[in-house]
Amino acid sequence: MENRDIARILHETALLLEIDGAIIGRYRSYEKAAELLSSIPEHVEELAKDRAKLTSLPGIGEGMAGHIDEILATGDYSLRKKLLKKYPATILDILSLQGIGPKKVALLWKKFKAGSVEDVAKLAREGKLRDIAGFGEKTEENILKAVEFFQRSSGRVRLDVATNTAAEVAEYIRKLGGKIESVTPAGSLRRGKETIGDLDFLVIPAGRPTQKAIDAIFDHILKFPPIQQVLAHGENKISFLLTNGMQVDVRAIAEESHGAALLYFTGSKEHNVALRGRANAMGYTLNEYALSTLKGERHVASKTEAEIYAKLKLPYIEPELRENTGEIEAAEKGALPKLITLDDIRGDLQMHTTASDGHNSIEEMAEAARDLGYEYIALTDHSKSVTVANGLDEKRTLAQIKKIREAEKRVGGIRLFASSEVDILKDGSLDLHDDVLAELDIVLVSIHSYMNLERAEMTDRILAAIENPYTQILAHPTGRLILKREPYDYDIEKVLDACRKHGVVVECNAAPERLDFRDANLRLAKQRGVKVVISTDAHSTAHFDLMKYGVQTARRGWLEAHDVVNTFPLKKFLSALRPKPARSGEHSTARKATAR
DNA sequence: GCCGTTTTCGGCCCGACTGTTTTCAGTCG
Repeated sequence: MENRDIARILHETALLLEIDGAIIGRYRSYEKAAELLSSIPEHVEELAKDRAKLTSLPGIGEGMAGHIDEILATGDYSLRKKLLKKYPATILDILSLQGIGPKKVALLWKKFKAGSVEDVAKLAREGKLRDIAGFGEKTEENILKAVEFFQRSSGRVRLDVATNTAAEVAEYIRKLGGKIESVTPAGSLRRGKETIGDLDFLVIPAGRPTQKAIDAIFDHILKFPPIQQVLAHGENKISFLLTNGMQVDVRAIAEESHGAALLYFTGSKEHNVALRGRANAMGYTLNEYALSTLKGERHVASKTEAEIYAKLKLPYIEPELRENTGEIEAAEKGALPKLITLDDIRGDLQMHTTASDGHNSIEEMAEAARDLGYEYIALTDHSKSVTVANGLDEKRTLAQIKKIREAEKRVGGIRLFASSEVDILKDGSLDLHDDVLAELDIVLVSIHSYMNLERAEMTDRILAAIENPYTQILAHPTGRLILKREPYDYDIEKVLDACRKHGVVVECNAAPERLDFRDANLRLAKQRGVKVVISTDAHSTAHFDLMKYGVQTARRGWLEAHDVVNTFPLKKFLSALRPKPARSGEHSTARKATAR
């Protein structure tokens, strides 16, 4: 059983307890246990073999340890099951409606036996909610809007959509010119999460902030044309919905609180809770205005994030690491990674040209890459099985290799690797003959068909592809499409071990609909000693810009420049790849790709 | 249900905003 499965059961128990009217501490203890289990790297199933180890975790006592044992033994938890006899499982969906929390859910259940979003929607439409104590016409209206949103989408958008929207909002806010000191995007966008729920902005008014100045700033922002609905408008916070469905929160904060506010609004919530806990233990309290002493109300630090971390006896923690998944412990030990940056990247190892499904020629891609300052790229058009993408068969691949060699001479100033994104067939064999694979400088492999094989068969298929002596890079390893398609089901740890054994590099595909491997898997790859390559999978020269999303995802996976092979200069990069098999009748060194 | 350089009992992170209320409960991040 995975940690997240146990955490989910405990989390649901906590919500059900809260709906059931349990005292605050009881459900909080379940909530805290769930948060802890989903954040620690150790496998709880292993830890639970030793009761002392389990109860040494903060927030896990004898009682909770017993519950965890029960979940591990039976796959479920009796208290959760008992509560689900009292309430339908769909009651938890109601909590995802904006403006509805456990107390209102409990009330709706008590009064109307409303146990699903549909039940609540019906009551709201019939006007039956407005007369309940604590509700009103406005609440009813808001519930209807929330139901519509719930039914329309999961409420999250991809990182690229959020990044672009945020850029537009920020640009509009900056039109205030001298009236503001700065505007900074925070939240999960700043942490580079693969999907974003809403956008958070921090605005620092220029000079001494008066309510009048803040009001003027908010008045300007609320005139942003794409605003569909204003959700909240207070003294120092506004919140609104854009026509594309994204929610935006803007907070005005005085300059002296910039660091505390940035820390607070960047999150994650879990990281913040952990920091506040640490602050309390050290005799401080932390909020969005400052780190202060618990008693004297004396401000200890507030202007920069680094200052606050320093007072908490921690080095600065990069936003991408702030998920409470061990970064605070690593910071304590001085063991934080020195994260990779976009400037470290020297090449791009997956892209397509007009030969298959790309929009630009070999030359156009090469020139654009050279202009970005790259030292090398690999041209990786699809192989023949991917017919929808006009994949290349053996003959066309050989011709493409020749064209790439000629283009390299013409373009100059950049090394072009003749490569191919070779399809992994259903049985794990590769889509091109060995003698053609032998002609390629780099062999990248990936799956584009039979994505729903059962776990064991899919694992064997990928292992077979890795064991193929020509395979050097495993591209978009899990095949997921964010918000659209689940990853392939296979044993990732087995695959990573095979990659290390055979010197196969795994890809972090930077295309924002993929980001594959994802952050957690990249971290796992690093732990298992597997090298990573970050590639854009560009289908046009414009897509080279997507590299930033791949780097951000790698940073979330705790990767440093030395973990990523396309940060290496040409010669070192080549020696980091799996050596090509010797061709029969030739010396083993003859076909090694060389740094020309 | 957990936990203690304030505590073995009495708290549980904390502040803003809304909508309801007429001083505050509920929700959110």
